[in-house]
Amino acid sequence: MAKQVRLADVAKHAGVSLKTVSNVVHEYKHVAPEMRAKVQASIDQLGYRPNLTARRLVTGRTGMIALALPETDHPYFSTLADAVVKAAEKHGLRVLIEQTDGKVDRELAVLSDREAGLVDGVIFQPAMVTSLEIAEVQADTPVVLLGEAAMPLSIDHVMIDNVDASRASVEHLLKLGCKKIAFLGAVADDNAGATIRRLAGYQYALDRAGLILDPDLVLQVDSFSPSSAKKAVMEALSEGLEFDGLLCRDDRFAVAALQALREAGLSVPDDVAVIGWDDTELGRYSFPTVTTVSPDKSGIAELAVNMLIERINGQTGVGRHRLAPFSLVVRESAPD
Amino acid sequence: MAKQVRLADVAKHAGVSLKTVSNVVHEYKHVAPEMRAKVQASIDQLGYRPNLTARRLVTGRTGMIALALPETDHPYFSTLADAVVKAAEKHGLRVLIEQTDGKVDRELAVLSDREAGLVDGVIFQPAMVTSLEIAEVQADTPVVLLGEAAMPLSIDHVMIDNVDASRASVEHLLKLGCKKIAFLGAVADDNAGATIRRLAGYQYALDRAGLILDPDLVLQVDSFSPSSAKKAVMEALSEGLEFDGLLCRDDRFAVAALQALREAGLSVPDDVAVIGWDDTELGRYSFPTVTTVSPDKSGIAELAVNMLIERINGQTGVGRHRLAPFSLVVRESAPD
DNA sequence: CTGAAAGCGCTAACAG
DNA sequence: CTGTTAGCGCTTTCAG
Repeated sequence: MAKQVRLADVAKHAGVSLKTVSNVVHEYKHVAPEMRAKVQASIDQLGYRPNLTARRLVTGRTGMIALALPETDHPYFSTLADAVVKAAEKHGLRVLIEQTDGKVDRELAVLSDREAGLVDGVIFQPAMVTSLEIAEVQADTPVVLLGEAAMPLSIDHVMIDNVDASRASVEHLLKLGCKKIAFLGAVADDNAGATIRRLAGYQYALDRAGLILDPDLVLQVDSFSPSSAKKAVMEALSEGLEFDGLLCRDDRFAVAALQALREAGLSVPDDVAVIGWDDTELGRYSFPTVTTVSPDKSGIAELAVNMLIERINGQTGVGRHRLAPFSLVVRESAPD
Repeated sequence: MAKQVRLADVAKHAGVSLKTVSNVVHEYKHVAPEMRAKVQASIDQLGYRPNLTARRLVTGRTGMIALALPETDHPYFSTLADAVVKAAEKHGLRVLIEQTDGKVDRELAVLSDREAGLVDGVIFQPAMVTSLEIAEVQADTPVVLLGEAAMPLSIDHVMIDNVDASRASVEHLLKLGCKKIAFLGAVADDNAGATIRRLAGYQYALDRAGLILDPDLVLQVDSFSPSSAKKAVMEALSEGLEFDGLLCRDDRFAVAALQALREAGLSVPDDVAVIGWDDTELGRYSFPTVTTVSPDKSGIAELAVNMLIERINGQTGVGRHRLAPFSLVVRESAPD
């Protein structure tokens, strides 16, 4: 590494004090224009770049926030990450993206900030950790939680109304004339609560329509991977399970289901209407294209970033709970 | 922020010197076991966490590298990012992901490190910037380049052999019996050179088979978005262009093409065989599933991270140029 | 094997 | 409006 140009070097070169250079760098108002020009010339000439690390040490602020996600290589999470980066950028904040791989210990590590001073705050979407575990860890870094878990009341939290989204989806299927609507799927070890809330809305809509929930229609899936979902659908079909509507917990499950149904000789939407979740690119170029619950990802990101910034700025008090909007994007797999 | 526990606090609590605590934290060999135990007890009791910023200031190392990509919300780049994060993790390095949005000025900003000391090095996949512009900016942060651009000889670089991958794809189509193979597509303002190399391989394979390249078969596309690609295919089809094979510059273009062909009443692979690029999830759940060029993303990531670490550790000399392997994943859209 | 002292480069009081 | 001074928390010589 070439020897770094320091503030002091610029000051000496320009023949002024450190503070004056600092004022120029920070674009403070009260600097004589000619002084400013002289200092700027020295800065350019020497190629001075402020050392962020040093600045951080003294200000205590890093200008970075962390975004902890179960999986970054995932169509929903990568879109969400993009939205968070853009929202943070508006406030001059950089985002350090961390992947927890849906492992409890890595999720816990995010909260118990093993290393201090890396980031000013954390936006965290848990997958495995329970609200109890979250509440037990008291980090001194501000945290905003994302997603559907039953969150501890003490921490800020942003989500969409999953129960209502699920209800709207089921009602859409009902309106299409579906009589037997299955749910794909309940994932083993999913503690994030998404499934529970989505199932609640599913049950609620069924109830309202005077239908009873048949537990067999709630398909169990081994993991969050599309291949597990495909396997679950194929097994259900080969066991003779019948359904004419299928609500999927995400788009990956939906496209995997499409593939399973096709291989079984079933037509979508004629034999089975399918609805996905997340509104990812996967469902825009599948065949048929997928009707899907579309969470307002930018809305979620902005709410989360704003709440986090308020906390970083010292806001105290109990956790706030915000709902971001969603819509149902209607495509071929479950048309109007 | 709660008052931080410092090294000095631990030292006082344990009744030893700063250096001793530091030795324990760093797990140096030569510390008496009982001393180590005593200090560790104090660390745990006080909840001490080393302040990374302070450490950085003195060591000059940040333990972070940046990964600059045109677009993070993209199936290929998000998989690649994941691979880089995992490769970096093995060396105790964290990754700060930056999105350039394919804008020249943002790409240049990555190279001219406006802020010093944030990261120890940068892995950069350019999209718009030319090799000339890259060569002109002399950053003092080590850089490794990714992707297909005609890279400056002075900088380390990792890519797959695009010419050969393209050749292999075309030969696969030829073996299937395709007579008129189109290429989707040439994107306006694409300076990264991917298109040129892929076209070169396309032409080479055609030549070898004794076919001549018909310029009309190289479809022009307005942007990298799938919708542009779909539009290009639809227009070509409506203008009466005929082809029985289609090599696409990425999987997004491939699934968009699938949709366009289907809407035009053409069957894949019977009427047109389609090959994509990148081996993303998009092509695994499309209908039909997509035959695709699969770059070894982990291989690329590991090569890049290793080369970057060598540079960070002071290695000098001209740019090294490494090729990562690829394979052709055969699926339904262009079967064996 | 342990302790004291000297900064890393920057910012923020506080004088001038 | 500009200059001086004292640290931020840590690592690292260099003596003991």
